[in-house]
Amino acid sequence: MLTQRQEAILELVVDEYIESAIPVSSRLLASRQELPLSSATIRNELVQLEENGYITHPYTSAGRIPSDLGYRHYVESLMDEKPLSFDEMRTIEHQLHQVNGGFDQWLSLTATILATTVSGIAMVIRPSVEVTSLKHVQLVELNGTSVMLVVVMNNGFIGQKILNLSRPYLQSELNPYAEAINQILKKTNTRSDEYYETINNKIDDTIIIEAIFQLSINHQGQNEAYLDGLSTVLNQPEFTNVNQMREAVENLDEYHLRMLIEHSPKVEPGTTHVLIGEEHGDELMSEWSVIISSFGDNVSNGTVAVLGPKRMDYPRSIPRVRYIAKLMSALMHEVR
Amino acid sequence: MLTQRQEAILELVVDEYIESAIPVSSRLLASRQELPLSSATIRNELVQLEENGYITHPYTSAGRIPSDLGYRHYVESLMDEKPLSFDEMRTIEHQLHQVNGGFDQWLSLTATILATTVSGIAMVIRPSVEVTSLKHVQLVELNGTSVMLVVVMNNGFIGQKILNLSRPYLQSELNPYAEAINQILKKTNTRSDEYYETINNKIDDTIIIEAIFQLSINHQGQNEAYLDGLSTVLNQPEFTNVNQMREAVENLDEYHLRMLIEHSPKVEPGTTHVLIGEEHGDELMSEWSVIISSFGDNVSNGTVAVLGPKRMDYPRSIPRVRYIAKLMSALMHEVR
DNA sequence: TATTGGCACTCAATACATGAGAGTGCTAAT
DNA sequence: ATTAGCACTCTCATGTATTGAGTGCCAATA
Repeated sequence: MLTQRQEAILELVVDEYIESAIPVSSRLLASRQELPLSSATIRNELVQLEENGYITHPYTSAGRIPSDLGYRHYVESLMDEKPLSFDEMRTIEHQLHQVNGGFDQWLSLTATILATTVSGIAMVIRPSVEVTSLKHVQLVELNGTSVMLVVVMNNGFIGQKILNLSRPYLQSELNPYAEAINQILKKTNTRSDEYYETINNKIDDTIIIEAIFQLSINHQGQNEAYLDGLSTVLNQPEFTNVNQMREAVENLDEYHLRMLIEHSPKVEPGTTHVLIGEEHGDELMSEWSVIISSFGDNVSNGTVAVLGPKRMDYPRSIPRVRYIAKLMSALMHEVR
Repeated sequence: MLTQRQEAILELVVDEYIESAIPVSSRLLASRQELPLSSATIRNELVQLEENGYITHPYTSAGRIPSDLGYRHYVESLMDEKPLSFDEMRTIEHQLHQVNGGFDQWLSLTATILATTVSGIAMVIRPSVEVTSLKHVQLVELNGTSVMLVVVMNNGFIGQKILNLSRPYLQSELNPYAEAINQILKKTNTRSDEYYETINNKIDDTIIIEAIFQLSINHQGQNEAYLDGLSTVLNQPEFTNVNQMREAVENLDEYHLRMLIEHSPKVEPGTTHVLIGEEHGDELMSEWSVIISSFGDNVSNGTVAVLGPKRMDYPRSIPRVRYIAKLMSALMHEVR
């Protein structure tokens, strides 16, 4: 529906607005070599683009800014992605290999790296699996009736709980219990609720069974999220008045972002989605865009996402989110 | 040095300013029944207080605001603490008992509760122990050469690491290893580095030993921090211009606050300290106050802290921080 | 017919002026 | 020692004028 020239103009408008955050004027566009046209001609085209809904006007005598539709068209067909340089890739990979703490620390680092490379808010959600199952159980005597229960799930999650048993146990008494449970786990590779009964009649202190059950069920929803980049993003020129800023800080908490991401359409591992402005359905966040990707495999996958103002640098951000998600998948695979 | 009347006036000034955030005028003070004096008399006293450094003047014709010294005197000798009602105590205790996840989830909840009850930024730092020692070790076969190592420390910390061993092991091969290590741990209640050698000649795959060593050393510094209340505090009237707000958001990240708290003078368990404005030495935070307390026992203690503008409600906040710290100590003791 | 120069018009943003009001500081009276 | 009274100071809010960037449209042009 758009002529080639209109597309070129739209691309320039978005490019320019992403960079400067200032509504772009016909004069500015005319001054760029890409368009050997006068500002008057460009103005006429801008009117067309506006009639088609790709751009808008804050007020009569202001420049143009892209609409949601404009951004979408830009992301889908117009923009030139800015791929990562080899240096950049190497740096990221190097940083990710640097972690010597656990998995969670690694995810947290990833959020930080992502936030800095795209200058946006980065969120990493711990992989969850559809069907979790217990892998291993351990009981550690602390002192007399206090016993620590450690539960290892097949996705690497570790749960712990301190139990107060009905009577004091020795470590040597506890070992057979754990052993018995582990034997069962080895044989039946069933879902967590199914072996409940099986185990039940092997152990007298029912509190243990209940705790195991509770922990293994409980953590299913508990996919920790890691967040970084809030203060960076607040330096963006959109936040020049207090209310915008306050609103942003209020909405950009973990809980809210998690809702936003979890209510987005499912992202298959290996793909990257972009949700612009109102597309994600959360009214409060209608001035924000999200780039979502996922990592891991079919069994256990987590989410990486970047949030920024609608005016975010899509050509830079999209390939970077994609790259990091891919890298994480690879690193996770390596470990398994 | 201050007359009784001056103290009374100072108290009123601070009270009033804490509540309203508006520089308090002599007229306002005169209108309160507590002082049966005219505004002129009060003005004279205010001049005295100002000469002694307890209050200041933003500009000629504005009311008075407390100086750091003024706040300190207020906190130490003037204010009337507002103790918690029984209802309030019960509610908090109830909420804290509600957790069914692990220790960390509990700490995180505590931060949230604290943040809401004092309307400030709350930070909870996980207990660390001076002398950590290994309590229990477990090896779980994942698939062939991949083995998960789980390490339980005497402070309840759990470390995990996935190892790639030199050859495939069966679970039944791994159990004796873990058992051997645990035997040693039971006998020698030594520090983590000392049993390194002892274990070393019992196991051939040195990668396991090294990982155990690394994990047990490594986590010592890792006392996770939990944070909440940022957006609440930004609703305070001090943040009316963008720069103050931006600055606040930038400085109030986990890293920064942790530094602030860790560089503060040691807080003994059971005591509560207040650091006002420049007292804590961090220039960037010179407009902020901190209330710090610690919980746990001599062996393993964590930190609870509340941050707020210097104008924070000390009479409310101090007893609440104190109460929560005490409650946490009790709950931790209960569990041990 | 597509493009362009030119010009009137619009509107935000900036700067400036003004007045009101809140509060102090000081002095003289009580 | 306290207070009433008044001049003085400085902020804040409001209003007004000016500027200038940018559009929209029309007539001229290639």
